[in-house]
Amino acid sequence: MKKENKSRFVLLGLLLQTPKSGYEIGEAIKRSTEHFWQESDASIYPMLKKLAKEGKVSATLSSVGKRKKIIYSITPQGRQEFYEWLKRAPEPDGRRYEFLLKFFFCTKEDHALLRSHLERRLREIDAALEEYKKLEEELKAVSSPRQYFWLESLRNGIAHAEVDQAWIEKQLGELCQCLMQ
Amino acid sequence: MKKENKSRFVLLGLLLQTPKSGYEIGEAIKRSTEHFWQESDASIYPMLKKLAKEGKVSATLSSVGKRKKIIYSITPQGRQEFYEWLKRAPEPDGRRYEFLLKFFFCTKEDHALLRSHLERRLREIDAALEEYKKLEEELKAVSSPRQYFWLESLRNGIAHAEVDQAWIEKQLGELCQCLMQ
DNA sequence: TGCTGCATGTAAACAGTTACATGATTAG
DNA sequence: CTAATCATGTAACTGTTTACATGCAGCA
Repeated sequence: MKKENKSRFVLLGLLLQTPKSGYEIGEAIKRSTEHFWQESDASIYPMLKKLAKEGKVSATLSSVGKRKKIIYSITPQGRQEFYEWLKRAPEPDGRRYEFLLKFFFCTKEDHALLRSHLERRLREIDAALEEYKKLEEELKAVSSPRQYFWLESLRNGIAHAEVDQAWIEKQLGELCQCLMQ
Repeated sequence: MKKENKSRFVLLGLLLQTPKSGYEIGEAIKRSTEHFWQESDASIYPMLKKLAKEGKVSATLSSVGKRKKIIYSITPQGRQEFYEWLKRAPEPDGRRYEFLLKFFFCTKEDHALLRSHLERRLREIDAALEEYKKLEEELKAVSSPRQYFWLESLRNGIAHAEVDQAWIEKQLGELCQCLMQ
């Protein structure tokens, strides 16, 4: 079976409730799915055009002052395609986690290197967690039938980040032990 | 900055200790890095050829009986490139987790669908965890200066899987509550 | 004037997967 | 004898990213 392009489903999904421009979709992704699904500009705009050509979304030009936006709305055909995807069993997706790969290839001799990688990563995770917690507070105030699902998928990301945080702290602890020996 | 092909580093890393054939590398990946880094045959063989052309690995023909293998060994230049990579700060890598994406787009009305997705995923995770635990026992018996790092990266994978397990069980619990209301 | 954010896109390059193709060996 | 596993690869296709290109709006 050929690999299908899944970017379309994020776009369709984000258009389910309110029409949006490409830029707004990009912003929405950053605020909501970024921790488990990313899209870049260079995927979003061409995909929206493609979806429009297929009749899955419709485009309307909106101009606020001299500023122009293309607002996309999902069509019934778009909804149908989206729900067909939603019903299908999600495929297990592999992850490629360069940080762990480096860790995997280290030995005790690399401990200076290891420490710096671990510490950097810990700071990144701490920063991400702070963002997530802020987002969580914001989301708690949102009223939508989807609010529960937004919150819980965010909490899944938080839980994963916390696992890494604890794991790294454990590794840093081990590293200290080694130095004292 | 251009995106670099990172497949090479897994191959070089796996050749650090013992020379291997492409097939053996594939097997090693399945037994060790599969949960945080995957490679397919169609990446491994061409990449080994490329590395050989660059002088990062050297190829020797080995025939056990009538069976032929190409055994690759890492060269000093290969080691150098590997350690330069190891020293560089790992880039944060995005993940694309279709399962969560579907969850994110669900509403309470989709609960039948949701239940089947959640239950299927739970079974997949349970199966993966069983594999991981088996691997963990095997690894405990291995004696290598790298054993610690192998074990701990596996445990990172186990911890992540357990987070998803708990998260899904929680969602399934919530789903039951909804049905009773 | 220049910077940041809004807004949309294209071209080129590369990454990565799927499907296909081949053939030997070994265990049942 | 046949299925599974060992073993190596290629071709075609798609996905994805990076870098580039453009221009308006608002503010300091």
